[in-house]
Amino acid sequence: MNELTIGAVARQAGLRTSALRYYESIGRLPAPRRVNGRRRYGPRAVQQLRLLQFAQAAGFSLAEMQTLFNGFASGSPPRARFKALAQQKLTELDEVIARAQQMQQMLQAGLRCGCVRLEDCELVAGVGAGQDPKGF
Amino acid sequence: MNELTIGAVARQAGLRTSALRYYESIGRLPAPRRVNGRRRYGPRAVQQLRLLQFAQAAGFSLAEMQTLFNGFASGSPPRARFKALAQQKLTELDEVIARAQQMQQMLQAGLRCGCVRLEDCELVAGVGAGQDPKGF
DNA sequence: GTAATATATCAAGTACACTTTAAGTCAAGA
DNA sequence: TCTTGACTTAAAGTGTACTTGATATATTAC
Repeated sequence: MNELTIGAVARQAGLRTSALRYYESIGRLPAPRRVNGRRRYGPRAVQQLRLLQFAQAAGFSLAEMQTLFNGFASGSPPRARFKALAQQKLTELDEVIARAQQMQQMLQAGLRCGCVRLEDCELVAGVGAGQDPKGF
Repeated sequence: MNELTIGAVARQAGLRTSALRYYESIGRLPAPRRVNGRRRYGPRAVQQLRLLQFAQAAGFSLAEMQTLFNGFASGSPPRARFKALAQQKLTELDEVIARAQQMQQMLQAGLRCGCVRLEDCELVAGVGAGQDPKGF
């Protein structure tokens, strides 16, 4: 039988069992069937957890993932909300990438120029050039 | 006189005054001079706050910023620690960028294919292909 | 002068994402 | 059978990054 205990799933996903129970409690992981009260997962669970971890690493909160993949629930998800969030996130990810690249340039400048303080670098000095707060 | 109250600085940086006091309390913003107990900032403070916000948006914790720009303190910073963190962060930022781009592809696929659940997309299905947890 | 606004300190509260603890249950091996 | 290890729940605890509330004082506006 291809059914996994919570421990086995957690190991495969690189998580603690407590994390799986937490995800289940907030509805981000479907409740698996039970055998004598113990959770038994299908192999799909590992996949779902990997997607969850991936999305998390890409900057999505657990709350956003509800909209993003409907908490893995079956039935019709709010497609309109998904679209809106996806569009918004695409833009956010553009910003994330831009900032990450800019920060890399800063760090490289800091490593090269040997400045005592990062804020003394010319590159760094340009950071807040615009008067727009949040508009990097 | 080019001296700003905490409220003025906060406005210019797009922050609450409470955030400035918090940053000061944890040593991430230098304590400005006081006039009758009230903080008076030089224009440099806004610049420092912008760098702080930028670094934060790029994924640095306030703790890491201590190493990153020595909490804006004068004197010799731990250059070796700065270098180590910078190198590590450069790598992390590579990963951040890669994940962000992969997530963008996923979202675009989700928008295109009209799948009911993001996990049903072929692109998404490939996410956890490797058995290496954390190794996206 | 008086009222409203801004600032001050300090302690406590909030949100997110979990982990830990306590107390008990279940299954497998010696 | 006994012990060990994995599992169960519920509640409380953790770390990060702030915000809020209470109370007091200072500055600004009228």
